[in-house]
Amino acid sequence: MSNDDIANANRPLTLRDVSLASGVSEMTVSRVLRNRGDVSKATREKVLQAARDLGYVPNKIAGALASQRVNLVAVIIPSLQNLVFPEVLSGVSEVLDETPLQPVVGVTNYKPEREEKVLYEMLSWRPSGVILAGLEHSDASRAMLMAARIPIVEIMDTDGEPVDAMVGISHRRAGREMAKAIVTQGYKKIGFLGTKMPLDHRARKRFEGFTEALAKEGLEVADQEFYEGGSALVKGREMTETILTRSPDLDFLYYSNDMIGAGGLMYCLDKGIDVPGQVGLAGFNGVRLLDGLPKRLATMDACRAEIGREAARIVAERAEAEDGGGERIVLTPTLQLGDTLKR
Amino acid sequence: MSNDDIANANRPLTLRDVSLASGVSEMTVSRVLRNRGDVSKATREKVLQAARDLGYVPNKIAGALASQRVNLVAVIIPSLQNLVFPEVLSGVSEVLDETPLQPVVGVTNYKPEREEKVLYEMLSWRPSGVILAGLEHSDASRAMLMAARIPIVEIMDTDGEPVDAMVGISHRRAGREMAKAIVTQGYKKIGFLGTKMPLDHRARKRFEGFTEALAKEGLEVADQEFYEGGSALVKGREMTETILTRSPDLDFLYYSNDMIGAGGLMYCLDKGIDVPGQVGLAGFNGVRLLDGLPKRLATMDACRAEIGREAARIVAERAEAEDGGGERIVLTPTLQLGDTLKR
DNA sequence: TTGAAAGCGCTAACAA
DNA sequence: TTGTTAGCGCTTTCAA
Repeated sequence: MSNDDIANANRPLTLRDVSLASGVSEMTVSRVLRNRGDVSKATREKVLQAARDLGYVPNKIAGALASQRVNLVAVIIPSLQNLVFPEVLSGVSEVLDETPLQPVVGVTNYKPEREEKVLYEMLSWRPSGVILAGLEHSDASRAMLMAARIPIVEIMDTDGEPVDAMVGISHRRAGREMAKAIVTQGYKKIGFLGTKMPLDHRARKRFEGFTEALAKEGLEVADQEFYEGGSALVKGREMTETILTRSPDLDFLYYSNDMIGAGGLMYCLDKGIDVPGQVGLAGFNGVRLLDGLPKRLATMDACRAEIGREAARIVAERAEAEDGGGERIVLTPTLQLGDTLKR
Repeated sequence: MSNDDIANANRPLTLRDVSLASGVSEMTVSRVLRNRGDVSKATREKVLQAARDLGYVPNKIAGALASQRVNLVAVIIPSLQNLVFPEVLSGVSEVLDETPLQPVVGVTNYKPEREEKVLYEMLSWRPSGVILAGLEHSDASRAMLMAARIPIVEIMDTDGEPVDAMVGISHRRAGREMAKAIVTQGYKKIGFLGTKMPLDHRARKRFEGFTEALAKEGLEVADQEFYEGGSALVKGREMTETILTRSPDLDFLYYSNDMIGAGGLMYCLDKGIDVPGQVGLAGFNGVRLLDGLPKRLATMDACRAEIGREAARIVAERAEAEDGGGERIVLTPTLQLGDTLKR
């Protein structure tokens, strides 16, 4: 039987086919393909040639079962539409690319029951670690995470107790800091615009920190407006119109993300409202994407890539050394005043 | 040994543990957990209870090896930062959610050698199908795809020969249509702004179609400007300044994507340039995200979600019925004139 | 309706 | 440096 016959057999190729084609034992073929153990140069070449000729692709399923090792890291995030999460993923990939580990992404759409399902699916592939957004999970999810006996890194948020490790920023603090910056500049009638927050815990915590810090200054949020669904420029525009029509005396608008904030900016510029003189604006995330707008929105950088990198580093290190656990990394977001907040 | 002892053993739980805990054979436990075959209600309950008590999560690796079936679909795209691809993924997920299949995403960063690596990794998990962006691949990648003997759907682009199935739009035609629309409105001095295109084949094809259609009208691109790196508003702004400074007599700017087009719009509005009177603008993609800008950019919808849905449908159908192959679905992008092209 | 036996394709551990 | 053996945890197949 020629190599062509082997390659054309109507079944996936196995190590055994490469072994046959190269005249080397399966075990040695396996060693060559994994760069493991000492193999003579001649044998190595022979094997590699045969594998290439056949177009052999190893079966990781069998490999993983035999070695009890799976070089996958489950990364579970709420959404891919959000700009923020792809940036976190970049950070994760950047670090994992230097290791044998590979990220596998799951998306929950901000739904706890979907998170549970995605987690279950991913854990059933026995990954080397889990990176997931947020500290709030269903009981079942927490139970799975604890039972998995692998590194678990909860990211984005640090206001709460992690199952194992955590990397992120304090959104409560982010809200407080922004409130302070706003009050310092003399703004007094402050409006808030954001998502309906039952499931966006980070937005909720920012809001809580924000109102708390205002309260300390004897202020409160004068009006608020909420929306559902993706964060788009046009939403921000509409909401801003609504809130300013209802409460024309507002002198500051705090948005729960940059995208709707930018929409608000567009509205104000359209209407000839002086920003930041008549109305100041601020968002959250530090989305560089929007840098080209007429004015740079005041915002706070959420350290997205950094969070991804740190989380990946923790998983990678623990995959190496079997010790460690419970790491807590709290990053500090930087306030960017931009051009929409008086200074 | 109690269930707690079993659950606390320092190793992952197996079917055998559930079998022991429930007093039912491994085989029957397996049947219950997969909802396969006839199992008495009493037995089923006993097993489910034991599995829940232990916190058992099945090992898909072993299952996949034994059954020779893996319900994964590899989805390989150039980037997640691009807005366009997450939308394709939404379409894919939407359809696969109705099936036992699960998407697994790989990112190539527009690099053929990375595509090759990602493809190799993914194929080594023996997925049920592959969905990947573009028709241009390295020889090795094509060889792997052909050897895989699973449904392969190449998406986004239909100007070329697919390995197997394809779903997308003709970017050459998209470029031609936009050129026609521009010429029809009397624009004559036309500039092009886009990515350096050696690896972005779709942008290149649009450009080719564009110049070809202009040529038919006896026109050619009067000036052009290229950039590298992510497509951001600020890039579009800068490039527009550059090209309009160099060629102040341009009366139309065609951008290779909406993001830089929007940046150009920002620049023109800033400078008090009358759009679309003095200068017309058009982009590509139909990114709804930018709808809130002062003017809606003329653009062409790339049918992203639809492409994802159709590709997923093909894979799902072929996973069911073992026949089929070579499907070709050419979608028609719709021109959106917006407010930046005279009518 | 349930169970027993025989692998799936690979790798760990050991032997030569 | 190379080869042999015995599983990894499940499912398929067949028997009871």
